[in-house]
Amino acid sequence: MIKVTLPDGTEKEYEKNTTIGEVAHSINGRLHEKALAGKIGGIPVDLSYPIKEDTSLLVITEDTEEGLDILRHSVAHIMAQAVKRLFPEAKLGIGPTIENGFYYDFGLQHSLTEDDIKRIEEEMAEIIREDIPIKRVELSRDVAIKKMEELGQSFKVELIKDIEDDVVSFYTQAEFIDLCRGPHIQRTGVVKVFKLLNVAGAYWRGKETNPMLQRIYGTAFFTRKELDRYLTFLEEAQKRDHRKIGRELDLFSFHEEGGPGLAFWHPKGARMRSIIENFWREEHFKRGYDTVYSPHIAKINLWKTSGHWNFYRESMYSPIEVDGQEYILKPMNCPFAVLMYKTKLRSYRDLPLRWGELGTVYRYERSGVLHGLLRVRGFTQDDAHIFCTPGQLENEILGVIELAQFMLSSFGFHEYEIELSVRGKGEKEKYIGRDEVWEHAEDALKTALEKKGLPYIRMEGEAKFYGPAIDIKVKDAIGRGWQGPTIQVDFNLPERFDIQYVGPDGLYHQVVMVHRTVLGAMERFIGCLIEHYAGDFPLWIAPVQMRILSITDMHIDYAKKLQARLLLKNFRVECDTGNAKINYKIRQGTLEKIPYLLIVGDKEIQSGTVSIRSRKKGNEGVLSVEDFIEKVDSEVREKR
RNA sequence: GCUAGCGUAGCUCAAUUGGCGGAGCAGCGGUUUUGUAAACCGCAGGUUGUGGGUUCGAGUCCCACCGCUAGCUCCA
Repeated sequence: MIKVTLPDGTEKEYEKNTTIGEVAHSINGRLHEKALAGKIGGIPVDLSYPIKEDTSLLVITEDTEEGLDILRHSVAHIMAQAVKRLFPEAKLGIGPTIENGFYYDFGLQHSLTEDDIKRIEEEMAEIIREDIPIKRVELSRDVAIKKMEELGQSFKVELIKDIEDDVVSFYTQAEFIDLCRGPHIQRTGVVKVFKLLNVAGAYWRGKETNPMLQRIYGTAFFTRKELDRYLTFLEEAQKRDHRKIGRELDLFSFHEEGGPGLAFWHPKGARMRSIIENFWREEHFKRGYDTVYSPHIAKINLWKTSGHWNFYRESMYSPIEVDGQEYILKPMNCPFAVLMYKTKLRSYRDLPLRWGELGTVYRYERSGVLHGLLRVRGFTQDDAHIFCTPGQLENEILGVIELAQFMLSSFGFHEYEIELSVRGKGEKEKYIGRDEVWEHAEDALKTALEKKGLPYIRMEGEAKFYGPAIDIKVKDAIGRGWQGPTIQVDFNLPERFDIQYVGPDGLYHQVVMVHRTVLGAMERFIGCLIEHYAGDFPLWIAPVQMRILSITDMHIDYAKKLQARLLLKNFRVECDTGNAKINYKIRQGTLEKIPYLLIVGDKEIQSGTVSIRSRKKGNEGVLSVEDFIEKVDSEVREKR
């Protein structure tokens, strides 16, 4: 007999080799019905796993993340089986689960079409109908390699060769076999709802030099309702697409004639941007920052000294020749800040210096990665460079974290994930600087995060070439993640440019530099903001805050006077005095997502009021002009 | 950059199989003077992304380039 300890602490005795499925059944029927797999001593295994010794057991059920993951993984296998049935020559790559679904990569000459995807879905449905048992098979490495070679599965051979264990596991379902750690559902018939979403190319093992495979993305859920909810989410995301809203609200455009990745800000977009920039400046001044401006180009030698020419060249625009000198469009602002720092001898009493800069940089991004405002070639970073002593470093990082949090919450972002991006192992050639310098920088970032009690994930190989960073990923209104603030400690640039301060001891010391953004870049941030609010901006950001709608030509004069009065109060207010019915004007204003529509006719003129229709609540009735001003004033102040 | 797909009026979309490029909205001109999500009539709008080719004939087929989209890789 063996002893099994359940999560609630109860212990039960079973015959040796009792399976997890049998244990679940013995506990109760419902658990058995919902059981998909188990965890023995924390390691996930199949329901058919025979328990051999005393252990702890957790039964993984349908209504858990882990359960969903197992289901999706099995659906990925079913998809691969379907693909093999329709295209026997297909070579299998990898087929993992991802957030919201799964994918599987296939090496296949024929390029998959929409029709193929439909056929694959049908075949998957057939496999599910066949209710095929899914079985685990363990083979020795050598046998496994031989078997995959026989089947012509060269990618699998490569994978097995990288596995260090002597025994590797496979899962079979009828004629199909696949290398897999497991666990899986017991029968294909367990799958209820799934959907294939799209096909795209993907390099084998993510390396550009490897052959490109075809990746099919799909998703699966336990109920139709959950799938529908997910599909609705995808539609919602599409409705929020900032490229679409940006055009509809006349915020910005891109031009084939201008060049890819170069944004043109229309008056309304520019207005929004300047509101955000002004707010940004004010908040920085309050926190002891100054602002600076620097040129857009500089001689190539500056970029050689800074290290960009060696480590960042593939992202830089080619040199421009002027008077026999080569100039580079700046991809970063930092060397300019350094030059300004060097204009005089700095004392420790001057530090820290916090220099903010809304600096426009140009980076050569590969054509395939450009995406609306979110990924462009010319963009304005809300940059700042902090020059401080090593002793001040931690405090400065803390200050930046707090500023970043304040900024994000001001724009309605309340959830985020923090990453500590450090050097990758074994690729030192990608990074500048000595090991101890890197370690020192990493320590400073780590300590600051720990002092703030902020949880973070360590990301190997995600650091910039000049130093480690804290990267903050914000979550928007519908739960999607976006690259937000970043804080980078840099001991290298100070060393390369030899920038110093005079300490209390009268000696020269090397200054420490922090690069940081709290929004990221104006382009990306506003793109993100559009999707976050779906274009329904809070009053303080809305490019047009209110529009006055006259009922007939008789009311134009009052409307114009009202507009002038509101303009004097610094509101962004338009007038619609066109020859159209009020319903039409309301519809227009609503579609343009204007927060307040002010309707004026005979009644309002007589009483000196406005009739208010808000985007949030609809018809709000009539207010005196004074009360309306008070109302919107407080709304702006409170950033509601 | 790579794989796949797409490119018709400002926007959204039509155009048998290769056979005279249309509509709605927006715009402009009129009529109408209107009370909380679309009044009516008319006008104008295009070398079908660009350049080649095949064909009696190309929006449609082929090639190259430009741009866009979904991913891969990369990133603020």
